[in-house]
Amino acid sequence: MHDIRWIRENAEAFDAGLARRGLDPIAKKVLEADARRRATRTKVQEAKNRRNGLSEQIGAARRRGEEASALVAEVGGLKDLIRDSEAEERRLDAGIEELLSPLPNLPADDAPDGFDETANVEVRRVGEPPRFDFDAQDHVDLGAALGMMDFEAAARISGARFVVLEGGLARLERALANFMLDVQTEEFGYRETKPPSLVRDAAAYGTGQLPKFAGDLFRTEDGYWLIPTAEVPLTNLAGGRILAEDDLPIRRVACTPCYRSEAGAAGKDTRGMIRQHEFTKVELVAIAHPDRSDEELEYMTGCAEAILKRLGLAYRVVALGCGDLGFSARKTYDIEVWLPGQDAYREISSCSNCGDFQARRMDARFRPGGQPRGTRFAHTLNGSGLAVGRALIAVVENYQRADGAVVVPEVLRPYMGSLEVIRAGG
RNA sequence: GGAGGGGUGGCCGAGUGGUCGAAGGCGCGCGCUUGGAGAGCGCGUGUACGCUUGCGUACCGUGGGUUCGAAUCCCACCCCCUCCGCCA
Repeated sequence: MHDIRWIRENAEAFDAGLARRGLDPIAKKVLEADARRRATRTKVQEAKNRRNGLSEQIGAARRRGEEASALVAEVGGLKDLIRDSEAEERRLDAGIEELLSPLPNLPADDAPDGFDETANVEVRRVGEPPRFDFDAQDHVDLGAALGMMDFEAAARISGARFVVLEGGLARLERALANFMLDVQTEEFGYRETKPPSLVRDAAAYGTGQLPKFAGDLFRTEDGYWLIPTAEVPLTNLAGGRILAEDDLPIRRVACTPCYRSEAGAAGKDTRGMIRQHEFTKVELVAIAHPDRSDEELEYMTGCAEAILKRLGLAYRVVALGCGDLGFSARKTYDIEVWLPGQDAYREISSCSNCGDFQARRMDARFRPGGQPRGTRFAHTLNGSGLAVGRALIAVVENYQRADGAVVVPEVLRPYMGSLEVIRAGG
């Protein structure tokens, strides 16, 4: 949600920010509605001021045992005015909410200009893609040959865009999740958190999924939303609260299932488990001081990269162009891992600084220390650390052998009962 | 699913029609005290908005209603808790 006062004072910058996202200017419309609302508010307040004064006189007169019917008649004339003006004020409030709530966050100054993927800027490239002296297969063929990845079985019980993992690959997924959680909690200061996977409207609104992206989510019959990412519950844990400045940053990590109804709607990535309705993700969230959220984004991105480094996977970090930014983000780094099966770098993590955009929506504030009054909105950040399903793909494809077996990366072996190679029949 | 109880400021908790933006406590800030800390004492401490630099308005879960006037009375809704039932 945008700060109406900021728009008032920075109308041109506001429209310029929207333009960088490829959106039409709207400040003029917003400010006109805002002016009408303020005029109405003033009218209401003046009427109430008169009413309150008269009511006080009535009370005083009655306590003295005096007649007050003249005063009562006078204040009675204000009732309609107040009721109608208040209704008008609420209508204008709703109108402004309707204008502002679908608007995405403004890009950070240092987010690259441009409207599509070609605008993305590669920040760094780490590690070398493996070279195979045989024809490398993708994870679908490898998984099928191992007898551990079954899309047909999943389709029978759930339909398209689901997968059944079995045996060594099922265990590999669990090992990856546990490895990621342990690194983030033990080395980087994230507090392990196990949030609900179903949330209410207010939470989905707080992180920006609602009202605009309801169609991307699954919803239960009794009105819960299935989380598309643990960002939703983790970030909302700070909602409606006033935190202590000394407690910032608050860093949390969670491994949850993620549910996306939109996955595959565009017909992209129809093969394999790149894009699924349900997948596992280890998510990082930070509630940060506004003055330090930029450095927190760098820190968080480094925490996600650490996982790839230790898994020995080649990757690159890309700063997203304005047009590619998510709804709530002001700056985003995507981390793309090398997938031999696709002969390409593919997104495995996305780390974003949302500034105070989500904090306003969910009312996440902190009280600056050393002063008894006043609050400020916190900044919120989130990043995958990492998408577990895609990490599994990456391991399978990068660690494949000519015989179709998959070598278990060393850091995962303690999580796999010291298993060194995943073979068919295992 | 059945029955009951309850939502008040950063937190706890009083308050049944005007003197309530709201007692008291905790916490927090400043000061006194101390070698220092603590205790103790004193003072101060909600948020948002509007017009204007001092006022005004709103907010006691949300929205309606009654009334000259609502935290307080009425209605609807949301949420939380307890007990019973069911259940991983």
